[in-house]
Amino acid sequence: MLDVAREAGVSVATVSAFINNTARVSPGTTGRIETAIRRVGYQRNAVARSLKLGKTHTIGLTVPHITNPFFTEVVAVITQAFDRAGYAVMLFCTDENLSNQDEQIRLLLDRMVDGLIVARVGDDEAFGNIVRTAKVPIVLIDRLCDGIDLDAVVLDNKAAVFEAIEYLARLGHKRIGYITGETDIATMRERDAGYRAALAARGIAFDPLLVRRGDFHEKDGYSAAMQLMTLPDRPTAIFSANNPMVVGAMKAIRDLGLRCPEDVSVICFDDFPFADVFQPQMTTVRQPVEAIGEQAVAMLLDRINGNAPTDPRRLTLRGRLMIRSSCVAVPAASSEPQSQSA
Amino acid sequence: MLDVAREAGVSVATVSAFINNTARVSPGTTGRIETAIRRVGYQRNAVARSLKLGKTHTIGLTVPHITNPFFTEVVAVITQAFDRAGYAVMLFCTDENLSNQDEQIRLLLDRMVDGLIVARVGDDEAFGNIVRTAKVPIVLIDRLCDGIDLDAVVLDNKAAVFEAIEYLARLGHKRIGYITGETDIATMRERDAGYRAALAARGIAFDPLLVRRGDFHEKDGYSAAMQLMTLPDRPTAIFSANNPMVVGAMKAIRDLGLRCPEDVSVICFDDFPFADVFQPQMTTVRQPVEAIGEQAVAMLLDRINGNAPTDPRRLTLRGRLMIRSSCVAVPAASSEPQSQSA
DNA sequence: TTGTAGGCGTTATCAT
DNA sequence: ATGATAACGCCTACAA
Repeated sequence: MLDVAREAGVSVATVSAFINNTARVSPGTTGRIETAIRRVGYQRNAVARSLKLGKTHTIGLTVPHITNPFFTEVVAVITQAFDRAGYAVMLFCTDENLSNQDEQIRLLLDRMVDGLIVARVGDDEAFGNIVRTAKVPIVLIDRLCDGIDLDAVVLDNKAAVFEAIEYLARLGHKRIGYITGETDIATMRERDAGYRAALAARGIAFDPLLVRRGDFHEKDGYSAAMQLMTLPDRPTAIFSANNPMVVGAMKAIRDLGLRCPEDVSVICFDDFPFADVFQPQMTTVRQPVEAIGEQAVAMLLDRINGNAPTDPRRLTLRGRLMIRSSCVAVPAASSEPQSQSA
Repeated sequence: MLDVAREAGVSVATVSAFINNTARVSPGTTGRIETAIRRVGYQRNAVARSLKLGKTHTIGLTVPHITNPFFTEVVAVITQAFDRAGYAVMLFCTDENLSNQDEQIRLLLDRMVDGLIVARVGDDEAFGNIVRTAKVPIVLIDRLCDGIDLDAVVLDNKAAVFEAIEYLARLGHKRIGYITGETDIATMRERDAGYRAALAARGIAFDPLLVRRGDFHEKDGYSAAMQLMTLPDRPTAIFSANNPMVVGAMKAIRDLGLRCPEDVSVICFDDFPFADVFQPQMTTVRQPVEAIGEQAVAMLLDRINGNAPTDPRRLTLRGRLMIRSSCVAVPAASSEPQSQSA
């Protein structure tokens, strides 16, 4: 910019005023500055600008796994929304790892991001401390944080799972396998509650043998389904609390020589682009990904611009059961224990 | 940091020296500084640091669509690799839009990223100009740039498509529909060449009616397949040059009351997590996404650290045909023109 | 309308 | 081993 000023024969202040048009500059100088900028090949330095202004126009985003289609879509929506708003987003994948997350958030804060959107993992207090000392707004998505009250947009997980299990029960299923994550994640506890509530509402006894907890990865779903489907009294339906795990579950079912939906009905949490393309067409619980992303961005932008109430806002959205062909009514016979029919 | 210095009763220079241990500081001061840091709640300011050092430890990444599973996985690999290397990554989706891309790259350059990885879109000269004036290293992935010689890691697209079409021809297919992108993208031109070469190698006449160009989105694949499958002499096989378009194609096939692979064999470019989970299990051309991501990161890091030869390096990786169940041999009858059998 | 100068938080040079 | 001080490139009073 100094070069530009010299080249144009004016002062840096004038150049700055022109660039940010923060003050009127005469047509003559305007022209000289414009050509000077071109000649010098001037490029603004956002870093110096940020240092001075205390604003980076950058936000940080951390998600557990970007390859999980739910997060893929949310990330897509969020990056695009921020792009439109003139913000850049720094993306990190925590990989469900607590220390990764803490370190990444620290990094983001060091870089003076103007705000943070985090789909947090685990339940440690380090996160709480970070949040408390952070001077920038944070909005949580997908997973709440027990101790701390922050802006958040989440799903009514209990209701969503309730509806799915209810649907299965209506189809006559009484032994419903449930593949889920560890209970240190609030979202999972809510889904668990939905499962149990639906069972209770239908008068089906809760059988701890039917719930398997994994770490959200495909392999966890695989081994969970393996165990479930080799139980003496195996389930006639399986619900998976996330998408990667259902991939594993489907593979296990296939490897066991079983078929879906003939031998076992399957529902999973989170819709995905291929769900209605292949056979079976997977029945899923669809989260309103666009709304989640858009609302989270809007909330954060409101905070950044000081347009938000001081109290944290929590938005709870509803999921939607996308009924397709991966679930069928259980035949009268197979609703009986397998051991009897063998 | 000034606060820390005051609190510890030392100078900022000493604090800085301690933090970056760029000089020996006595045990006594060390202790005082440490407690001061804690008491003050000091957090380093990476922006000021970047301004001074001329390095942001941040890189920019732009891809056409993050929801395309190929890019999802590449982005995942790249963000993780950079994370391990201590870099943050700013992610942008160009949405196949030239002006988006140019603007985003400009933004990234303003922010003084240390390097850029771009899966570029289109073929405009604005990009060339940006590249020429950029003072930071750039590595291209997936799509080359005609005019300019840059570090790049790409696929041998021609060979990959050749192998796929060859496979179809071996199965007896003579009318092979080809759904692809516009020819302004080098990658697509290479894939086209592979298609034509395979046809030629098998003595199959090229029929322009069988190639449909879209804009990479699902809807383009849908209408392309719709047109293809309602041709008087419709194809017995379809190859889709990307993944979102094959989703559309499969939906069109379904909506036409046709089945895959019984009525039409299908192959698509880019593997995806669900490919071998549902029916039909999709035969795909798998790109080595991990290698692409890792190598691109390594190349960029090499440049950043000055460990690279001055000549641009180009890495060309091989694709792999993942043969599953979406393609079958064409029955003798249906290899004849449909009009005759009707 | 335009110029001067101070400071944003760091790091680096040179003294001490 | 530690301190004073000058940049890094920009913005903004304030002055002219």
